[in-house]
Parts: sequence; C-alpha cells; structure tokens
Amino acid sequence: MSTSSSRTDPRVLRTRQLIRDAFIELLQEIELEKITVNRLAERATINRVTFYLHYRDIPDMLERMADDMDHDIHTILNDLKKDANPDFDWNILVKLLEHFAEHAKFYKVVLASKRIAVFTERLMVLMVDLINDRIEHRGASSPSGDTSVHIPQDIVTWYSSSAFIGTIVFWLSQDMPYTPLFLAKQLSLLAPSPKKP
Amino acid sequence: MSTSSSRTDPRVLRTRQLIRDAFIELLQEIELEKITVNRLAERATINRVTFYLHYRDIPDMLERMADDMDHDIHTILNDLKKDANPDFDWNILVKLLEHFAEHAKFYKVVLASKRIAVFTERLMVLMVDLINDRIEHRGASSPSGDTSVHIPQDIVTWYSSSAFIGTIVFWLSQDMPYTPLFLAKQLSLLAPSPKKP
DNA sequence: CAATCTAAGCAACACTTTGTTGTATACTTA
DNA sequence: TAAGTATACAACAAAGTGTTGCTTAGATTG
Repeated sequence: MSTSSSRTDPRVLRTRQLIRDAFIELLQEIELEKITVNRLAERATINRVTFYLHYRDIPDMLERMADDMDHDIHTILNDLKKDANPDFDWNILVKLLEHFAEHAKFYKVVLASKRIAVFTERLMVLMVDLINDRIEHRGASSPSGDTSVHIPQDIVTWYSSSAFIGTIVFWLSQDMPYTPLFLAKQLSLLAPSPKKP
Repeated sequence: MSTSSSRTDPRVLRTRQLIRDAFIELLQEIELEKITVNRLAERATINRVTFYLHYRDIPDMLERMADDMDHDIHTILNDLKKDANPDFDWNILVKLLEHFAEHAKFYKVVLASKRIAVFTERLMVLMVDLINDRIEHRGASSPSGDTSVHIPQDIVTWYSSSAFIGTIVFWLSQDMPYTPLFLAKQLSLLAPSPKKP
C-alpha cells in the first residue's frame, strides 16, 4: 500500500505507518465510532499532538487513506492500459482482485467488516467509470444474454457496479474462498461483455 | 414507518418521533460523526438525559432504527406471502420499491447519502435470504441467459443481492428518476428468474 | 374524579475527548 | 557540522459523555 510518495521525511512515513497499523488493529477490536484520537495515538505509540500534525481529525484520516486506495488502483489500471491489452476486461478484474487479496487485512476491515462509507463510495466511482468506459469502447450493452430489450444505460451501470463491488466485499468478508482468477471468471460470466453491434 | 408498536405511552412515541425527525434533519446537514447526543437533543427539543432513557448511545439508536426497518420490510414480505401470490418475484420488487419511495426522505440519508453501515447490512441479509428462498423454490439458477455453465450458488447470490441493493441506493440518491414499477421491471430483466429444470 | 404511575425536565457531577499552544528534544538532510 | 523540522511533552479551555437525585407534568386505572 502506497501510504504516500517519494522524498518524504522518513519520520513522517514512519509515523503515518504507525497510525495506519494502529488503526487497522483497533478496527479489528472495536467499532469505528469508539476509535478516538486518544486511543489511536496510544496504540500507535505516538503523541496525540502528532496525530493532528498529519490529519485534521479521524474522518479526515479516512479520506486520506481513501486517496491512497484510489491512487493504488489507478496505478494498476494505468499499467494495464499502457500495455494495449488484447483481453482488457478479463485482466482488469484479475489484477483488481489480486490487489484486494494482497491487502486483504486492510480491505477486510474497511470494506467488509466495518463498511466505512468513504471507501465503498470511492470504489463505486472507480467501478462506474470503468464500466462506462467499457461500454463506450465496445458498443451498446446487452447484459442479460440476448434479450434485446432496452434497459436504460444508467440502470445497467448501477446494477453491474454494485454487483461487482458487493461480490468483492463478500469475497473478502469470507476470507477469499476462491482464487482471484476463478472469481474473475465467474464475474465475467455473470456480466457478459457488451457485444459489438 | 413503524417506530414501535401498540400500547406504548404516547409520551414515549412522541419523544422517539422527535428524536427520529431530528436525526434525519441533522443527517441532511452534517456528517454522522458530528452528530452528538447534545446536538440531537437540542434539535429534538428534548432534554439530553431523556435521550439516554431511550437509547444507550447513538450507535444503539441506529440499531433500533434498523430493527424498525427490518420489521417494516418483513411485514410487507409476509403480507405478500400469505396472498399465495402467483407472480411472486415481480410483486415483491414493486412493493419493496414502493416502500422505499414512501419513506424516501429517511432511506435517502441512511442508505444513499450517509451510507450508514448497519442499514445496508440489514438490507443485505434480507435480500440474500429472499434470493436464496427464490432459488430453493424454483430450482437451479441460470442468471445469465442460457449459458449453461456452473457458477457457484453463493457467488450468484452475492452478485444479485449487491446489484439489487446497490441499484436501489443509486435510485434513491438520484431522487427516484424511475417509477417503482418501471425499475422493478428493469431489475427483473437484468436478473432473470431461475428457470425450472 | 382522584390516586397512582412514570416519562420528561432540570441541575449538577466526574470524567473523557478534542483542538490548540509553547517549548524542548531528536532526527534528517544538505 | 549546521539548519531545518518532526515529534514529545505539559497544559489549557471547550465540548461531550454518562449518571444521579429531585421535581414537574402527563397518562392510566379504579
């Protein structure tokens, strides 16, 4: 996980990592609402004032962590795009699932267990964009086999985005009972690629 | 919305309604984390101590409100079941969407705008049960047209439940641009009924 | 109606949490 | 080594929490 970038004072990185680790630890033990700056600083073995040097408050900290998530995922997507990938959709899914699996401890608490809204919201924006892009590039959608009825595009996008993210959340909450590759295949089957006209 | 049952002191009902209304009002103005018992009592024009007569704390209040939601929806489902409905799936969807529309002001903040985890979780449990029941009663699913591949049942359930709830949430967040009847039809098209073997 | 019951208001309490400030220390980098 | 800055520490006012004892006002029952 990125936790921010290059040429930063190592003390800053160390402190942010301590805060992040402490936060994930606490989330496994108590509810988000019970996590105070006090407790967080204590667990992270930093001074409470130091927390305020980095974040305005706990909601602000969550936003920053969501920024990191956004950044990580965009990096993955951009890497795939610049390969001019022949099997685009398929690969994106596998790479995304592998990313979630790699950082499962983090995603499990913020997405699956505690369902912190900001993370789901960010993911939803990402997924909606992804699906709309795909539809643009590959023509009109006909998601349910060949039933050539017209379903408003926004509904199809809402439906698929929620389905994908929800499935990933369930998968994480159950400690990933399927491999990323297998789950990606099932998701592809459930939401077939739009067919070219 | 039920806000609890029969033979209760009208003062209790009045107070709970005041708290509920104040809560929805505040949610439209500020973030959930900023809603304190202080502010809530002030807005509800009740004494702060009175709040503690009804709820342990704010998370507890949310749980109780989620209980009410559960109760309301179960009532709707039970009413439909005892009619021995010939067009089961279809009608359930319409009735559910009508319920959300009727209490849109409430659902919009707790589900769509603030995404308070406990409400989504409860809804998800309801929806998973609903879908699993349907599958039991009507045989093996083949959700994506006729692709006769075997997708693990739990994945199909995860996928469909998330898709339904997510679509409803989007629909609410956009102030219901489609009628319940229309949206129910689109949802039925997207997730075709399982076919009898 | 009157008597009883109890919800809600009020004041006060010790305690925790929050943000902030000023100063000192320790680490980092040029 | 010297300058810059992140962190520690102590202290503060302000706000919020959860609880108690007492009083007031509304509801219910005989």
